[in-house]
This record gives sequence, structure tokens and C-alpha cells, in this order.
Amino acid sequence: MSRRGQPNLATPGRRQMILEAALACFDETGVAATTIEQIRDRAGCSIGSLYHHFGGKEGVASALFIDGISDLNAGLLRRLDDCSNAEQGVRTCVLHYADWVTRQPELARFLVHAREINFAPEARAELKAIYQRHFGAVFTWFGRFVLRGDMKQLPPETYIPIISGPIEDYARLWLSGRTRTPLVEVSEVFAEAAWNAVRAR
Amino acid sequence: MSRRGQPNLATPGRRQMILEAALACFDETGVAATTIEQIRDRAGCSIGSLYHHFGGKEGVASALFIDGISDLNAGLLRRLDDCSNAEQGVRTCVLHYADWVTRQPELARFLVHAREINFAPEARAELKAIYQRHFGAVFTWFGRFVLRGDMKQLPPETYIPIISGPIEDYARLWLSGRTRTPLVEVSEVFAEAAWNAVRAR
DNA sequence: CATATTATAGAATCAAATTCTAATCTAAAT
DNA sequence: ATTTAGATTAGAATTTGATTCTATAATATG
Repeated sequence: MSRRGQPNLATPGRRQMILEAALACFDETGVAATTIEQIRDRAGCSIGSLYHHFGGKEGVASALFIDGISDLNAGLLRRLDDCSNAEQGVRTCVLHYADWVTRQPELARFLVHAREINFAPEARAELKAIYQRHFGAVFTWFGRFVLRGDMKQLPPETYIPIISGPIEDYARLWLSGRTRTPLVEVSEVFAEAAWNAVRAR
Repeated sequence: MSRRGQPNLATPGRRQMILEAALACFDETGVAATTIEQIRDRAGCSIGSLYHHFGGKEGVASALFIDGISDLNAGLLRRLDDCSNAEQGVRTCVLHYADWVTRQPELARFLVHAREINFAPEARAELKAIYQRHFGAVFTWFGRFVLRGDMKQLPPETYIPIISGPIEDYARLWLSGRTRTPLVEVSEVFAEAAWNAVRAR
């Protein structure tokens, strides 16, 4: 510390430590209910440090959200690269989501509850850019299969809800502990349903 | 009032007035960001009165949520009564949701953001009972069509995400203003997709 | 090595949530 | 009609948590 004579500590990893502490708190207590104090305690830092890096609880949440969504998106694009037809692509969208959520349930739980975050304008803008880039890439990937007649031609903004809506809905259910059946045990069902919903016939 | 000499006002409709004021505030400002004070101002009541009826902001939100979800559920069961086959039933689930959201977007926006509410244990229990009753009725309704082979046999907990997930996902999109195309213009697409996902073939 | 910038610290301040006590109203019982 | 118990309203007082502020230490830069 400064005023009280302790030395400053842990500069390099401080940001990351705060993010990890915050995620743990959010997961245990919920975003709305966790206090700055709880995060501070867990991260072992001062209030000043926390505000310096993130400007408050909502800044921490924004950073966490952007990191998480970026990782999720990047993973999907990598896996789409290995797909060579529409059915594989659609299945991959569903299965990747299920895998990702299963591998990092805390982060997934946070992302899913993220509606409650009051993003600052800059974070909002950054997110918008991220989404545009990502969905742009995804639509480019699928576009040829629609043109080729392998997939139904639908209003563009309906593809994502139809393909990803069910698995995301079920993931919320599983993450909240209201169903016993693990995601991976039903993800094939959702992949199949998604393909049936969008395949040309 | 009591201490300051004004008389008490508006006993009968006070609960309802508070709920309406709260919904308006939540819709304009978001649940997390609206203060008790704002609700109090809008409802024209005292802090004491608000706490007496609801025990705080989260109590108001719980009551609003339970009222809303009950109305939504009741409406679906009424409309299912008029259906005589599986396809009609599945389509009705989708179309009813779209209609309901279109008719009361403020309440729908609130329900959709309800993940952020920290329900008190009693509210949680009440909600659980409501869901059990409702989904019990819905599953009873659909059960015969699965047995009869009109619909696919799937893990029970996957039907709701598959049928309702996409329209709910799109409704969130529309309610948040990120898409121009109104729900009713695409609800047929979602009804069709839902039926294709669960029909036996 | 001087200086600027960044990071840390925690006290001080500010705002909102919640509690508490008292007044008023309503309805039931006599 | 009066009394009384419970419900409702009121807002001041208190508590809690968020945010700001100033100071100190570390680090990077010329």
C-alpha cells in the first residue's frame, strides 16, 4: 500500500486475478448480489486498484463477458474450418456450444446471465463490433450452402435462433441445476433437431 | 401519512399501482438500475408502504414475474384446448408466445430479463409449483401424440427447448430492439421449424 | 538519475437500501 | 356506536455498499 506503508504488490497479474475472483463471486452469489468488497477480498487487492483497472463492478463484468464471448466465438470458427458440408456445419454449431459450456460451466453461467450487465457505451460498442465480425464470418461460411439449396432459404435473422436457440435454452437449464441430464448426453438430439429444422427437403 | 399529518391514501389499489410503476421503471431503466425511490415516486406511495407490501425491490420484481408468467401459461393452455393434433399443438406453442410478447412487450421484456432477479425462497418455491403444474399439463396434452407416433420420442426435457427455444431467442432479439422485423412476421417460420424438428417422419 | 506514468492503497464521501417507530385507517366484535 | 386488533401508510434514522479522492510506491522513459 501507499499511505499505510505496505509496498505495492502483484502488478503484473493483478488484472487477471481480479477477473478470476470476480467470476468466482459472480458464480457463487450472482452478479447483482456480489459486492465490490467481496471481489476485493477474494482478489486480495485494494478498492483503488480495482477501480483503477476496471472502473467498478460493471467494468469487471464487461471485461469478463468480452473475454468469454470472444473465446466461444473463436472456437466455433476454428471448428467450422474443418467442416465441409451444411449438415456438419449446423451440427458443429450445436456441439461446439455444448462442449464449450461443459468445459467451463462457471464462465458459461456468467455469460448466460449477462443480460443483467449494464455495459458502458464503449463496452457496448466493442461487443457490437465483435458480434458483427463473428456473425459475418458465420454467415459467409453458411451462405454457399443456402445458395446451393442444401439448406432452407429463411429470413436471415431466424437462422441463429433456430439452430442455436434450443441448445442455449437447455444449457441454461443445465447450468442452473434444474436438470440432471448432462449437456453432452443430449447434444446429439439438439444437433439432429437443428439440422431437421433448416435442411432443405 | 401518519407522523406528518397527511391522511393515508389509496389502500385498495396500492399494490397494483406499485406493480405498474415498477414495471414502467424496470422497462425504462432496467431492473438493476431502478431505485426504490424511482418506484416510490412513480407509484406515489411511501417507502414504508412499498416495503410493507413487497419487502423491497426484489419482492416487487418477484410478484410481477409470477403474475406475468401465470398469464402467459394460462393463455397457452386455453389455446391448446382448441387444438386437435400434434402439429396444431406445436404451432400453437410458438404462435401463442409470439402473440403474447407482441401484445405486452413491456411485461415480456421484463420476464425475459428476469434471470437477474434474486427470488426469495418463497417466491422460488411458488414459481417451481407453477412450472410443475403448467408443464405437467402441457406434457399430458402432448403425451398421446408421442405415444401415437405423430411426434418423435425424445428425452423429455428436450421438447421445450426445441419447440420454444428459437421463438424465445428471437423474441429477446426483437424486444431489445436489435432487429427490425416484427415477431408476427417471422412467427410462422419458427412454427414451421419447430414442427419439422419434432415431427415423426 | 530525474521525471512521467502507472499501479496500489485506503480514508472520505455519497447514494441507495433497509429498518424502525408512529400515525392512521378498516373491519370485526361487542 | 365504541372498542379493539390488525393492516396500511408514512417518513426519519440507520446501515450498507458504491464511488471518489488524495497520497504513496513502483516502473518505465529520456
